[in-house]
Amino acid sequence: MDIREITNCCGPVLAAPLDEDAADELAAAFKVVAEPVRLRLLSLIAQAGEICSCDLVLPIGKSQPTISHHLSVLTDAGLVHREKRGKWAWYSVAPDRLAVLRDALGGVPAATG
Amino acid sequence: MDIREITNCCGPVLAAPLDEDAADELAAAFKVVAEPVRLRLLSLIAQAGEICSCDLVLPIGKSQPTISHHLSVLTDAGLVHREKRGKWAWYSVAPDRLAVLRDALGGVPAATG
DNA sequence: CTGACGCATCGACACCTGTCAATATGACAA
DNA sequence: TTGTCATATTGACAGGTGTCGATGCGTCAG
Repeated sequence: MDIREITNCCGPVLAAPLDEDAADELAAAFKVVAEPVRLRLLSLIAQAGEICSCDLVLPIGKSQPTISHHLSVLTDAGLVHREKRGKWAWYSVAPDRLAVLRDALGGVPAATG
Repeated sequence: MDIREITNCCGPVLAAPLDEDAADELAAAFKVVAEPVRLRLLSLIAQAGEICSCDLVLPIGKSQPTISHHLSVLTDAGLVHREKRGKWAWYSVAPDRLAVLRDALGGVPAATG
């Protein structure tokens, strides 16, 4: 395999020098999805389209503060949207942010439209 | 945004139920790239095509054991190949493994040639 | 206002991991 | 064999983080 094949098909990680600051930023983004509970939360939210926080505690099998913590991490990272309605908090996915991580790994831009 | 748009374009994380074991496995894979030094190593190796370990210590700015440790993590994860030639260890990238992570985030399969 | 409920935050703990100095391992040179 | 060099491994430490019980904050019902 020639290096040219890589630089042709791939994103920032394999094509650009990736200075220290960029590496820190990208690594922080990956840390968010490098956690099994957060991955399962993402999966549950995506499947439901929109789901109440109260319906996430039982399927995951962790305490309510733990779920709340992970949902905050996902929200701060921009991977999910939070909308409070009365007493309940409704969550939905933000696919655009996942695309950023995917592209960093060398993906061709997905046709999300 | 409708859920059908997501399941049409996206991979395991957003489309499948993602049970506990699968989440653990996927999270472990993401942890490997969720580290700035390893991302920079990947970048340096990819740009060089093939590079000696001795040429990685100085650009990263960490100690030799630290670089060796991260290279082992990358190698164990299958993201880079290690080939010993005499006293030196030469590293090259394994793009296929990056594609696995990318697809998990919902990418369309990249045309890798 | 008062109580109940959903959710977020706090404090504390255990575990994991990135880091380096010291050392071991393996290969080449003389 | 002996010495030197490149790399891997070990041991130890510090910082980060996932986890939960307890508590605080808003919201709704009565």
